[in-house]
Amino acid sequence: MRKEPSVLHVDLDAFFAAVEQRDKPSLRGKPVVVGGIGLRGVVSTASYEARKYGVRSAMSTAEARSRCPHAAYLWPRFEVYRATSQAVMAEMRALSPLVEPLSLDEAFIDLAAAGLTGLTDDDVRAISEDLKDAIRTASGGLTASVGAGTSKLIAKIASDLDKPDGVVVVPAGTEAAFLAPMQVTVIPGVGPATAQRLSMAGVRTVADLQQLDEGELVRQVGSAHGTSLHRMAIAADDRPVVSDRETKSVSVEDTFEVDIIDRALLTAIADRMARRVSERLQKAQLSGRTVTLKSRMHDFTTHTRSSTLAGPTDDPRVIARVARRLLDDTDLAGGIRLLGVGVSSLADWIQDDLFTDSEAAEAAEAAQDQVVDVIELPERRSRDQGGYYTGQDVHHPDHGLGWVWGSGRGRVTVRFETAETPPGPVRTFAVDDPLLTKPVFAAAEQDAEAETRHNGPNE
DNA sequence: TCTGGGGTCCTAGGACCC
DNA sequence: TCTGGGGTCCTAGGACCC
Repeated sequence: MRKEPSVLHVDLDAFFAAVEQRDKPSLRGKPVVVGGIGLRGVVSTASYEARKYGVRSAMSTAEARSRCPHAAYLWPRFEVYRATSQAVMAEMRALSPLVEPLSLDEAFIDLAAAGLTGLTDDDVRAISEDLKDAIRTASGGLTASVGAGTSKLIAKIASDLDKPDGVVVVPAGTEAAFLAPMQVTVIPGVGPATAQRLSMAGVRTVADLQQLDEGELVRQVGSAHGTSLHRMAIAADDRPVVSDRETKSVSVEDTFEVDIIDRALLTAIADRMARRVSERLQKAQLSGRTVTLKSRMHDFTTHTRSSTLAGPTDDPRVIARVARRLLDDTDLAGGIRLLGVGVSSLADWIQDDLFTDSEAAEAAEAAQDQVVDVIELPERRSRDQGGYYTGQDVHHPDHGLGWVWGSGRGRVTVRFETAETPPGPVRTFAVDDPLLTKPVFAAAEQDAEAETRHNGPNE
């Protein structure tokens, strides 16, 4: 546990709405609601003027309109928010190299990582005020609220206590007392379902939670959640601020204005979604093995179907093919209000987690950027036939027989099988093929039958 | 007046392997 | 002929967050 409140949580106030008011002076001082403004939309952000009428995030836009008919209702402009967010995050990084963004409008900052030590509470307050000024200047006038504490938990809760435009510093040593009188729902991760279960055990405040036996807690809410809640209740939070979190999945989904039953239409929509997912994967230089189709029925029940390929893909045709097959297994009776396509089990284009052996993984890593020499490839197939080269046998005069494991970016990666070290060594070769300008994957192209087969460890 | 879109993490059961 | 425990992977669903 830290001895100083050196974790900051910064939260931009009513971010989307504030950006709209910044860019459209006529909206300043007036209720603004940003979100889905169609028939089935919900509110993303309400300006403080709109909140006076009871408009809240996640409320249906229909309800918001009835509460505040004279507000301005706007679609979000994510590109603008992203640009503003980047400018704000840059100010934070100027303060400390260790910044963990949670979303476009929120981040943790670790002051200790900036070498700021021996800080008094007043020092932290002054740093926070300076940061708010810098954010206001960099963003064209936006305000932020800052919480500071000895952990993420405390900083996060603190930033919410004096919104908008506030600073709350929780002195070291006062954390448990600070939390005690609050409702359990202030703890991030305690939503309606958990709150309900806790209330059945007589727990409503953090003080109640502090009294509860850990075993009892685990019985009520499960192992992982119970253990972490038990620690959070007494402010024993040592989670580090982490700047680079890996993306775990990429997905696209859409709620329709009216439910759709037409299978051909849904297939066309799934295809388009597969292309959008693929574009975003390629832009992020990612690819993944698991394709998931999400469908929300007319009665709001939600189903997911997924299929895992033998290796990663970012190919829109492969993603679309799998999504279509999953859609074929879906009962459309009654209609569908939402369809989504996602890809998970992500990897870099040459992934090393296919290897169970760390030495082989290192070899693959090294091979990735070290082109050994040129190899003679078999004839290029049509990609629709299962990939240009992947899976085909090749022979190299020095290394013997191998098979093409992946190709792209002017290179192919070949896995050579040897008796003593399965999986065999991986080597990368330069190839002269203008079509290999972007990642293509072995398993991306396998038949449906092979998709769900998985390889357990051999020993 | 019904309930977005982008994610993360957890659980539980079954398959499969040693 | 009957009985296993441990581990990993995959699938489906649910809670939660902004």
